[in-house]
Amino acid sequence: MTCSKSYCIFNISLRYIGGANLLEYIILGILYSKPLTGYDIRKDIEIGIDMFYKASYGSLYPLLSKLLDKQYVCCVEEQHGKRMKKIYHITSEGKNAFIGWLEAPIEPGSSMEAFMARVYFYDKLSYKISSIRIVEYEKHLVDYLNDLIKKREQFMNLPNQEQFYYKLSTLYFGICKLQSIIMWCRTVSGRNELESLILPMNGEE
Amino acid sequence: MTCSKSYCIFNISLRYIGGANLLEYIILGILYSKPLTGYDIRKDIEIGIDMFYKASYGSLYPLLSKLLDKQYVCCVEEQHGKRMKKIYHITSEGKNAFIGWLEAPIEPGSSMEAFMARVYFYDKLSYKISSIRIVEYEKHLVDYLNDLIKKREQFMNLPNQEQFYYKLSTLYFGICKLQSIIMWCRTVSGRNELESLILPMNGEE
DNA sequence: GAGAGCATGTAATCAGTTACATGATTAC
DNA sequence: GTAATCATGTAACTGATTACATGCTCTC
Repeated sequence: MTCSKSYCIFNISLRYIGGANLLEYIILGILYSKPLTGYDIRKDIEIGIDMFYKASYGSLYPLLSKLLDKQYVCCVEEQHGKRMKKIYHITSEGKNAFIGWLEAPIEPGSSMEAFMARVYFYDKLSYKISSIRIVEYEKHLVDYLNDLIKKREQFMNLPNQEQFYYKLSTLYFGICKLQSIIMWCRTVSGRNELESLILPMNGEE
Repeated sequence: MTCSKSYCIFNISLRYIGGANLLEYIILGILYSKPLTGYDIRKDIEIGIDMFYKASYGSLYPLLSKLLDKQYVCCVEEQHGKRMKKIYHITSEGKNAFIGWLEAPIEPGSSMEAFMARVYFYDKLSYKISSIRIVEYEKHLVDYLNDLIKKREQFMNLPNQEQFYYKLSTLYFGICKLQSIIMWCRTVSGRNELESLILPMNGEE
């Protein structure tokens, strides 16, 4: 019991030091290009990375306060008629924190969505580092793909496959998705023509 | 204020009626095949659908209690040496609830992971309904893909594309992923050979 | 006898959504 | 004038993780 309490304190301090979540960096990344209101930050997120990250006001505004506390952003209040707008600006500390995060290797366990949220800002990085990071991530994906392929082989040795067609199909889903993302990594890490990624498909219009 | 309170009550009652989350159905689906302990349910989830659903004991055990309350499962305690095992069995009410969920159309806004968690259990459904549900889901994906393709066209009209190569690449990521999943849907809804989904790739061994 | 894995759970915390609450501005 | 959108937030709740807490059983 005494032990658990001290562990707990240790955790809190760890979180306090390292503690910043994905959305914090996304906010910093968006403010890096231009100062915006909370409302506009949300719109930018919606337009740009809605596909792999959703931000509601309920999570956005409290995080803006947190970033103010950390002095990663500062806030300038502007009068627009009767309405007051709070324009958030990134500080130099905020820029450093953001670039530090952006340059860092991707944590092995992170999701494709977290990876893509980072890639979204890679135009702010050198080609060299961006490519290294994407190639690193590709390696994770290839390892994962090989695991799934092994798993599939185990499945294929079983009898009565028609009885678990759909179970097996979800495994193929994973393989499909991984393969297409690996192709994406190979194209993007070499900064090749993106158009080549598009498959010829009928029926999408 | 008075209004908000009544809304709140309304919400609670709504949730009470409809309230079951994905993991509850996954547990029911797993118990549908065989009775298991909480520990073994987790292992089954890990082996089968870890790819798109993670379940920790912290979420699993409280849900098992909830399912007991609802009488969707019952629990038989067995003595194994000095250790007591709690074997959970699905009840007929539980089976009905599970099949009802499994047969239902997929909610338009649901993620691919939620969709796949359902497909994982489609072997318990007729071929006809399974196919209809997958084709329905494919339509959502095609709509979404068309939105992204439109977005890409807007992007392509902008000058200085090399300045936002990575921003654009995340859009291509979405397109790639959607295309591969649409292919998957077309194969699986027709119950075609899954092997055809695998792309010829070098470097995965 | 030590360590991996079996087995069951709770408490604290976290990250995020939804509903609530308010009111100004713009376009029709 | 009214509906959509701009704009800022808070409170309650949800769904889930992680750490804590405990102790058995099997394998080496």
